[in-house]
Amino acid sequence: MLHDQHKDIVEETRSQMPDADTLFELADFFKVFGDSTRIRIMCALFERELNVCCIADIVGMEQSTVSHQLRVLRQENLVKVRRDGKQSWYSLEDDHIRKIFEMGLEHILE
Amino acid sequence: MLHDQHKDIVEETRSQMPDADTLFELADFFKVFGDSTRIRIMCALFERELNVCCIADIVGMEQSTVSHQLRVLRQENLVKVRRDGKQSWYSLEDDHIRKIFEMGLEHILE
DNA sequence: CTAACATATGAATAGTTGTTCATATGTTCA
DNA sequence: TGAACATATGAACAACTATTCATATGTTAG
Repeated sequence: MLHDQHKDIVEETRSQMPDADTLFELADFFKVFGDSTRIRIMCALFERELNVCCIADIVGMEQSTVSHQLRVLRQENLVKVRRDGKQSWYSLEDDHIRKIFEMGLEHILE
Repeated sequence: MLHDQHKDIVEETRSQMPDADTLFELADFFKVFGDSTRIRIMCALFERELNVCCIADIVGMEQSTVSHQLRVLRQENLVKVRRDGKQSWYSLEDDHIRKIFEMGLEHILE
């Protein structure tokens, strides 16, 4: 049970938090980083633009698996795609990803 | 099917990636950020140290739900806990969290 | 010691997610 | 046009996860 003396702590904390919708969006965004296949795909794309075949080979998964996951990455605006003939070439959309990656690595390597 | 001309792209990319274990760990780390309840808990803790009751009240969930999620946050070294009498006071463990949060917010607000 | 309270934990369940197979769509070249 | 290839997508399934209820553990005050 919440103590009376803590009610203002709760109120003040609540007032300083971003609104719930933003935090739901944020969780959905980070969810994308929470899968090792997607992490490895992003990591591969740090180096260079790659097509779906190459990515599948690098991460060692089915082409369809990679396509599904690339769709997830596209939906969160993490990658962009360029069509060249039969092939689709994927690359990273922005630099936040790199920084978030680095922060994460720093944390786990401590 | 992987083209011969792409085989060296694949090899070079692979050689520049962190090893698979690290990337699995990284995914597990980010997984923690991928849930809105945990995100809201962390967000609340940005402001100040809080006990379990206060957190439950702020995020509007059962005390046991919050306890379970705090355990997840503890296991990934994202929060620390201090016992004072009957109450457990939680706070954030380090500053990477704040930066990762900010990067994420910047991304979704674009 | 016991009652009352704060937190933690186990088991059960509903909902979500990642992968695969099969197949559709889109593209090139003969 | 049609065969061959690259990618995308839908359906099905297995594995995982978040939440809740019930209860155990730990702590204080009387």
